[in-house]
Amino acid sequence: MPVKDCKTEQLIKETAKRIFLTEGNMFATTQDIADAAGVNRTLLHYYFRSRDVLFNMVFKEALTELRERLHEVLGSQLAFKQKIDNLVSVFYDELIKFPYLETFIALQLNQEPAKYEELFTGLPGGKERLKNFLKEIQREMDNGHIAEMKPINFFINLFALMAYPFVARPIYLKMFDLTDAAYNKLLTERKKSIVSMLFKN
Amino acid sequence: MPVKDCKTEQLIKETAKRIFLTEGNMFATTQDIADAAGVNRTLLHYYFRSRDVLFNMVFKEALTELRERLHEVLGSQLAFKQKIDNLVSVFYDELIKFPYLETFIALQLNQEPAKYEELFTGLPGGKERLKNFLKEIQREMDNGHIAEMKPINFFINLFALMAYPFVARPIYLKMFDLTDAAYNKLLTERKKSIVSMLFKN
Amino acid sequence: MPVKDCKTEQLIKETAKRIFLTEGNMFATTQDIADAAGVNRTLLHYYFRSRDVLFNMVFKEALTELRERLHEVLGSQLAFKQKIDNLVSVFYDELIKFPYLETFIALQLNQEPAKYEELFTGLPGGKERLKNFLKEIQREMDNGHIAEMKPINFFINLFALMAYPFVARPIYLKMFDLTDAAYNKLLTERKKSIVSMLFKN
Amino acid sequence: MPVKDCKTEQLIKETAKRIFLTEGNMFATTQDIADAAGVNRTLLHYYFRSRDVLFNMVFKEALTELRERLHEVLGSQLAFKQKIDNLVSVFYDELIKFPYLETFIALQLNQEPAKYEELFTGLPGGKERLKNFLKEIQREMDNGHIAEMKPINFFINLFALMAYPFVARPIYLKMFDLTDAAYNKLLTERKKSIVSMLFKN
DNA sequence: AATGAATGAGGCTTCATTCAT
DNA sequence: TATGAATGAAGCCTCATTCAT
Repeated sequence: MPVKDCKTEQLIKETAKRIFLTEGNMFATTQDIADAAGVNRTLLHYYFRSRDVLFNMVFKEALTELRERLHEVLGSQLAFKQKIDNLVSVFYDELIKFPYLETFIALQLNQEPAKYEELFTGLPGGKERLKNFLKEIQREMDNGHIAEMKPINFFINLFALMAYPFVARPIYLKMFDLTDAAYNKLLTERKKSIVSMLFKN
Repeated sequence: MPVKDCKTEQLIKETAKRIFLTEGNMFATTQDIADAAGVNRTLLHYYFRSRDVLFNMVFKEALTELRERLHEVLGSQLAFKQKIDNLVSVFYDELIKFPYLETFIALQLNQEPAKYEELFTGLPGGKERLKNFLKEIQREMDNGHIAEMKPINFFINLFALMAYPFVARPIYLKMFDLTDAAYNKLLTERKKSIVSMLFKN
Repeated sequence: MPVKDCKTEQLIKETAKRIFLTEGNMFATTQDIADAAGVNRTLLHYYFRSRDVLFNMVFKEALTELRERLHEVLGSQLAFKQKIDNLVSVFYDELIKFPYLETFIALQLNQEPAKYEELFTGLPGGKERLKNFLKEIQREMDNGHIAEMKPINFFINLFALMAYPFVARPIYLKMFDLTDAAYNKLLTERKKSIVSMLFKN
Repeated sequence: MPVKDCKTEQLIKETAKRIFLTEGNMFATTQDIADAAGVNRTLLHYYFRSRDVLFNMVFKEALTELRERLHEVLGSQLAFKQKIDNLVSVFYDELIKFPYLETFIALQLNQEPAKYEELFTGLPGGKERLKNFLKEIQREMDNGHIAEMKPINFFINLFALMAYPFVARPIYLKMFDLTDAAYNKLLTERKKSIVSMLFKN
């Protein structure tokens, strides 16, 4: 019985996103996804042709969404500190949705570099905006607002502090015997402290 | 690669470690591993019974090694700052060998929690030592050496700053058009700055 | 291609005939046929219930048409040689339309004999007319117009000389580096020589 | 239980040859072939990697064998008539083994021309030998031994008379209500008459 | 009459694993 | 210890077909 009108395609895609990027289940089969979405497995091929296509589409969309939201912040006219603050907020939103996005990209890039070429070259004006942001970082160092280091390292620190706790969540849950709720509380507290970590005093 | 020669069993295990934990190829088949080791695929089962056993053994060994080295540092009588310094050095050594160790654990924990139970419970006196370290962190905060935050967050920050750049290496290579050598240089520079990030002025 | 316009049913059937019997594409899917006809795949089932029904209908129609035209010639009051001459002409006409008709029947008969039963039993007066023709052949041999052999062999020779060059066309195109046009010219020339092959001097 | 020592590969190939080329079952699945050979389906992939590879290997081998045997005759120093006589014998031997060889090639050439390229270009000195044979035919015409026509048409006639009755066997069995034995007898008689068909008186 | 969505059957292939030597 | 052969499970995908509109 067709239940979802014309939204089955969306349903499958969203389910795949959840399984791949939220739950981090790289090995999910087409059957797993179909079951989770409550649809016939064949429909997955009907709409997306192959698991591979779906897999990549899901990545591409999530990455594009993340990139666009981040670039919006980077391109804004806010003061640097405020910009970072917004960046953290935006990144948190996305990481809650897709904590495994970066991990997967990293894993896949090692294995099939060619396939992910476009994900990095395809952004119009992306490299430029990135360069501008690095310059902005340099300026802040020159002004003494942030510690001296290579701007790229500041950039990496920023994303490390934001992304890593999401990726490593299951480990720390075990390691410190935390509930999901408790860990979420921790993450919220971190949100504020990340900025203070990055800026002097 | 220096491999304990003459022992096929060792050879297979080391090869599997390299493929899984260094190259991050989660999908490597027994054939892939056997080929990379230059041995017959069947030998893998002869020595390790199944892919799964090998897979877990590799994790367990790598994690145990890492844990022991870290605990050695944590349990030492050094001053806190010096301890952190040593920790970074030790962790860097391990991450160079197995950059994907944590990532894989995180990925696997979501999918087969039961299987990784022992990796966290099996450490004698582990939890205790961890608690002591968290207390030590708290003390440093009380002394005003490091910024106020939950000790766990300091702990997570520490590992985020160390681990993330290794895992995300392929992404940043692409994003900033860096060579492997240039990225390695960056990582070395980070090593020093991590400590200064964590401590006040 | 002249197709009975406005009737989708006709269009599908004609397209199927072309694909199966003219182009010899046994493996054509319902999608292939629908695409070639420019209609929705489902219509194929709407009109013909199943691929199988369409497949057989196409055969039956083509075979019936061929049979009727041949029987008309066989049953005519012409002199034997003239009859053969007409037969060749008629058969050529049909082979140009459906070069793979006989090949397919032969292939299918091995695989699903039951299904093609009716194609051979369903011709009213067919066996009789065939027998009469064989007798006519015998008479011609007795009169010394054609070489002595079993009448059936004469019959088979006749059809071999006519049909084989159509079926094997792709092979000879390759083998002798011929264009389609050149091969067609060859076939036209053969038309005349077939009769002279079959009759004495 | 492994029954056939190291000959399983051969067994599978021979079975596939029989099914494809002797029985003319183009649609045979890997399961059909494995069942007929009495082996596990997976072995087919173990030895041949894919159905496609097996399919093509079978064709290539059969065609190569046929070609080599025919070329041997064509290149012999026998008198023309004797040569044709031998050719018929050799071709009969092969057609009894693989009656559908030519039919399949013809069918496949329409659908995947590229794949069969090598089957025609790969024969060393093939084209030349063919040309020489055509010249030989021309000479025989000039000498008045055979009827005047394009040499290629003589060539095609020869193969039509030989090959067609094998391909169309199932049709004529039905059409003339013949047993297999009776049809075989017919074919044997044809063997002699083919030569007399091709030569003047 | 026509169409997009949905489904079940079945094919090909890969993989981990076991057997026999 | 080592290896080629064999096997079962399971995955992906395509296809014919049906449903609902």
